[in-house]
Amino acid sequence: MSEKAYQSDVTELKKILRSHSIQPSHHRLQVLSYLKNHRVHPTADMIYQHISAKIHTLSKTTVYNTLKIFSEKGIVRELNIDEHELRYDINVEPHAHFKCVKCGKLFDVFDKTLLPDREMVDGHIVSKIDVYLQGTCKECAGKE
Amino acid sequence: MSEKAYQSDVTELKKILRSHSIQPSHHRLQVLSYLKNHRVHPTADMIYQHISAKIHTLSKTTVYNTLKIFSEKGIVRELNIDEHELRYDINVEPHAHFKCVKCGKLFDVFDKTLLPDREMVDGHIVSKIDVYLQGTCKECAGKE
DNA sequence: TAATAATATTGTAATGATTATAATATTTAT
DNA sequence: ATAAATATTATAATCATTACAATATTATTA
Repeated sequence: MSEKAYQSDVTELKKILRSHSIQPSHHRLQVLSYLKNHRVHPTADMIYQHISAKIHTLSKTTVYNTLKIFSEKGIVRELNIDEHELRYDINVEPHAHFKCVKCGKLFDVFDKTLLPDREMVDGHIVSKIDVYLQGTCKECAGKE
Repeated sequence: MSEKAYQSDVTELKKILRSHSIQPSHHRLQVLSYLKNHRVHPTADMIYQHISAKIHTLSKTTVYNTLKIFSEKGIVRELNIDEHELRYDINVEPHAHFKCVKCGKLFDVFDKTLLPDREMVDGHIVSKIDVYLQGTCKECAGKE
């Protein structure tokens, strides 16, 4: 995403943050912009690496703080599909995820038949559902 | 589980390990026995704490090694439902899991309508499906 | 059985992601 | 403009897991 494109979005991004009761600081806008424009379900470190190339004083703690706030306020969803890394998804609409064990890419899966729509199971109150699929992605399967 | 009960099961436990091409060492039998008799989806540390009370020379690395082998050979399933802890389930039959955000307990959920039975999504080959539910368990909800 | 090879276990140190903390900088409200 | 609130930083701590090399145990073979 070009700097120009980012600039043109700033007003919109600020609106998003404000509507979630988050003060739109420069860093938070950068993180939000990155998430909006790189739909790869990045890790905190990926976000940090990308933004700190532009903002050399950026602290990784700020990225973590920002992502924690985003998560608490419902702007992002944490994806715990892999033991070794926490990933962030800017799309908080219910959907499943597929991780390729070969290339490591994480895909959105919008097929609704995968997602149970339940408020109750075995008498327990359900507030969150994660459906994580793993296997070999289309592309990697084609290479074999 | 009493020591007697454990003793009486040893032959059976050995059979399980051998049938999965795992040498039935004393430590491995202990870990397997613990998993069989404590269906709480324990962490590696919980297993270590319990067994090391009896076997004072036990190394935590051994517990990790053992769980890795069990996992590779398909005796246990790793549960990644919570960012901060990896849990182990001795029941490898397909089923969902529910974690209570209040008490932290992890429940098996055998309701089959929760589990999609798919070999393919969006052209990707599916080899593993995890369905993780979170919310307030029956018991904790009752207390409120 | 004794010698040898293979495997299992141990203890310690390393890794690496995340969090805690306290100081500083910035922003907002008065 | 000043004070209060909030955001950011740098550093250190945490903690689960893994790497590694040495030792112990078990299985195999002569």
